[in-house]
Amino acid sequence: MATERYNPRDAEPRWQQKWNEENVFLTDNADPREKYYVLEMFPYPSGRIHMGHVRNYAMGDVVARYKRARGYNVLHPMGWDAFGMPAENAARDNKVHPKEWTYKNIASMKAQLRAMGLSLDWSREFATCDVDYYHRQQMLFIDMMEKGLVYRKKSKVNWDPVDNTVLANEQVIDGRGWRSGALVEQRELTQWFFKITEFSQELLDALDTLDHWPEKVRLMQKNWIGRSEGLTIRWEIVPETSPNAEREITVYTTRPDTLFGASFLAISADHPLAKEAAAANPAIDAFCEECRRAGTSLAALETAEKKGIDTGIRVRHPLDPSWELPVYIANFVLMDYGTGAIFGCPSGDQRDLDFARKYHLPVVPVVMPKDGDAASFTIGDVAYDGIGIMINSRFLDGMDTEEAFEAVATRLAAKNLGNVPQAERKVNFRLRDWGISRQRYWGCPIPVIHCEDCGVLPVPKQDLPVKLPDDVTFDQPGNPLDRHPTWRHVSCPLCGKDARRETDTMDTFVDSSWYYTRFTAPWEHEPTDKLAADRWLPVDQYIGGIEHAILHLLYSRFFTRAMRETGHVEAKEPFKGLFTQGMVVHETYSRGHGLTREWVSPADIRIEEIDGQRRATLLSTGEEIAIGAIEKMSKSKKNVVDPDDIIASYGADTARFFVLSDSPPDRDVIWSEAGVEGAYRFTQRMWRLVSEAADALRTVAATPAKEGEALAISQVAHRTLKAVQGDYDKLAFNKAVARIYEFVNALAAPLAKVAAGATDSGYRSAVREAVEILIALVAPITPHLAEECSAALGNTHLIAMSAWPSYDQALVIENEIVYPVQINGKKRAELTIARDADQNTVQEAVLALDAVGSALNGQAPKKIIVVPQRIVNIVV
RNA sequence: GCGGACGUGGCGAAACUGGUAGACGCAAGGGACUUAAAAUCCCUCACCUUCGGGUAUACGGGUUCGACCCCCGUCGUCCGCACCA
Repeated sequence: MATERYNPRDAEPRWQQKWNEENVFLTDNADPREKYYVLEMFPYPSGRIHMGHVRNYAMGDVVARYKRARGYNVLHPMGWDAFGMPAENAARDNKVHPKEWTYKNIASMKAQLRAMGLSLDWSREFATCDVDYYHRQQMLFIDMMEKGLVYRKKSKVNWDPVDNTVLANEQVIDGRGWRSGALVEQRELTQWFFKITEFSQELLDALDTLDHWPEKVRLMQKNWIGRSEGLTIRWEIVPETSPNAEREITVYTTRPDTLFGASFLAISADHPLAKEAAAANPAIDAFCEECRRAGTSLAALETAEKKGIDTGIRVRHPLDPSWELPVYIANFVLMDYGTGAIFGCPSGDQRDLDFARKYHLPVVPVVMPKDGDAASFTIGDVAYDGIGIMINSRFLDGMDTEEAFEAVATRLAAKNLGNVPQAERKVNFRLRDWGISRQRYWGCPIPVIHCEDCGVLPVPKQDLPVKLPDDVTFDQPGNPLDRHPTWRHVSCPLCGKDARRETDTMDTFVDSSWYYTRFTAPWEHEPTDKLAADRWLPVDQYIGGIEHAILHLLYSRFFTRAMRETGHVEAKEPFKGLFTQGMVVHETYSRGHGLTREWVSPADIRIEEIDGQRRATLLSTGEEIAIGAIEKMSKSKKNVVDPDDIIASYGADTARFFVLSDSPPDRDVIWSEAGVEGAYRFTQRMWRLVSEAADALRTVAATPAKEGEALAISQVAHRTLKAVQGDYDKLAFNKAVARIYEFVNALAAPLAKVAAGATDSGYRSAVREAVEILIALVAPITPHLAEECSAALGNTHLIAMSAWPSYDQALVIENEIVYPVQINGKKRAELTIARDADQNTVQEAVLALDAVGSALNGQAPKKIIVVPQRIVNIVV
């Protein structure tokens, strides 16, 4: 029977509508089956989805559909990370309100996502800019305030002079704002902070429990938290050198063992003592100013010269009061790590060494490698920062570094300086508290009120939400909320007097730190329905880009803990499984060179292969176009392929199938027109093979063959089923695709035979069963095609609601094994033998092979290794 | 600088726990069908070869009956952090 080509433009909307009508993807919290929560990182509503989204959501959808078929109660929601600066930029540039801009974008992106045929529960959809959502976020903020997890402090902040806002340390990349690219300045502002450092140790320790996370991400978080063990040591200031009667300087060190190698102390330009010294000495003041400027503007800190200035202050060595050392202000000492002061041991630290050479300070080697010679060991231009044996260190000499660490720690702890132990063991973290204040309009208002008499007060919960005013202007830089004529004026909830509303809004990372919890009960008046949250969390499989490996994931882990302390959830961790998918990349095309180089869109060119050379020409003029590197799709390089265009010309199934094929999902996938064509060919081929045989298959039941010619078909089907199932479990989509190709190739001839009418009903039953399995296997990836094929077979049930088939172990097992036969590790022959043949039988059979006989050439084998069901190796 | 990952045909890749290297797809070449084209179907496709076989998983060693896989060293690519005391 000749059938029409498969037309996704007709079939896909039809099946999407059917799924909607049947409410297939609505999730019931009360459903008693085992839960499975799969979530893809929700998108920012920029206006259009891109191929990265397609890949991300295709992966999540395969998991959701597969788990649903496996009988889980699946939660697969979608929403919008909708606050943020692009909306304000659009407002400024295009005179459109951020709200209008955002909701318009959401509408068009939602239509695009719907066209992909994703199995999402849209009834739980929300945007973080919905008043309903940020209302609950404000409730959470107040709860966290009560638990002491939120606080205000005056702090030096990274100020982005282009976006006019504060940036988190994490949002400063190479000294520039992550969005604007502007050089970041330092300013002192009173800011709101989340106390993420309260959980430093816990966030670090719990990484070990996240065994379904990529090792790489765990390591990145570990380094980011940055735990170190050391000592704080108090150094006595020689009184007559103290600028303002200060008595001591506290330094932090992880290498107290090198204490006898000390030749100076260095403090940060922002250290209180530095400020004292600067007040008394213009040269020092000038130096401190220079440090501050350089610290903010130099991207290439690596190459920055180590510089310092002698403060004139002198300190006594903790282990030898007669030994006085100079105190410098140095540009490489940071105020916000440790104590803002260090002791310099030039022989054991490269920076200290560079510094000492420059200012002619002593360099005394105190640690030498284990096999070194104490008499001849010297330090040249390279410091020795490894472990080893102590030298030139008085009572430490001969100890290893670890023993010396302990000896110094113990001795100084027992020694008092002004009734306080001179040193204390101290664990330090690199992690800083999370500054969340943003001087922007389009974010969640921080729900507090400043009263001159009563101080800083949370907005009473019954007065929530603090809604963003709609009548704002974007024609000037700065925060529109500050300029609003009335919004900031409120009365104090305690005393009733005139008070001022907080005009800062929250960092948008706050919005995305708990949205996965809100999805579990988005209708709830409280931030969570605790029963629902505890039922669904943690997210079983979270999928998104590696770019969120640190910030978003760490903040979410913090929020889970904060919400636990405030009684909103029980979960210990937000995401049980994490998968970081690769990007969609594409070749670049350009004409011209240097400054006149112009990028060309793939849609405007044609690619041919002539004599093995790929060449690109401009469609309109035939001009030759240079083929460039494969890069992440970006508008500036014009190597973008619009998902809409692909869905319009090939259908969603083809797009989904292609982004999941070829490359492993955690690696980049190269988008190519030829590749898409290949994926499209597959959908057509599957449809043609199935539909042509459909008439003949419709009349028989699906039954696997137990014997005869059709047995092989059933065996392939069940073996493929088992394998693909394993691939889906491991998110190995590319391997699943490869096996599906193989399966279709294997079914091509039987289906053709069936279509030609040359088969008996037992054979047809076996083929039908195999086709039903094929449909189930492709359904998570190409769900519309699966429904269409199933309907062609006369089935009336929806594949989207059908159970996963189970394989028959008897059909999976191979009864005969083909052993490769090696002689001295090289394959020389093959042996086909019954699966259950014992070792001796196999050995005898192998030795009886002609090829083995001639290879042995009369010699007796030294050894025969038989690995059951795998291989035979004869050692001669 | 510190930390990590990776390196397999023309290309994307596969290869279980150390057991036949290159499945599957793309590209290419040849053929069939067709007036022709598209579509489809079939065949070939790591390298060398005296057709016996030999050589191949970045390179050099090692362990092993057997190594893409484990160990040591070298080179290269990519990623994260980066003056963190």
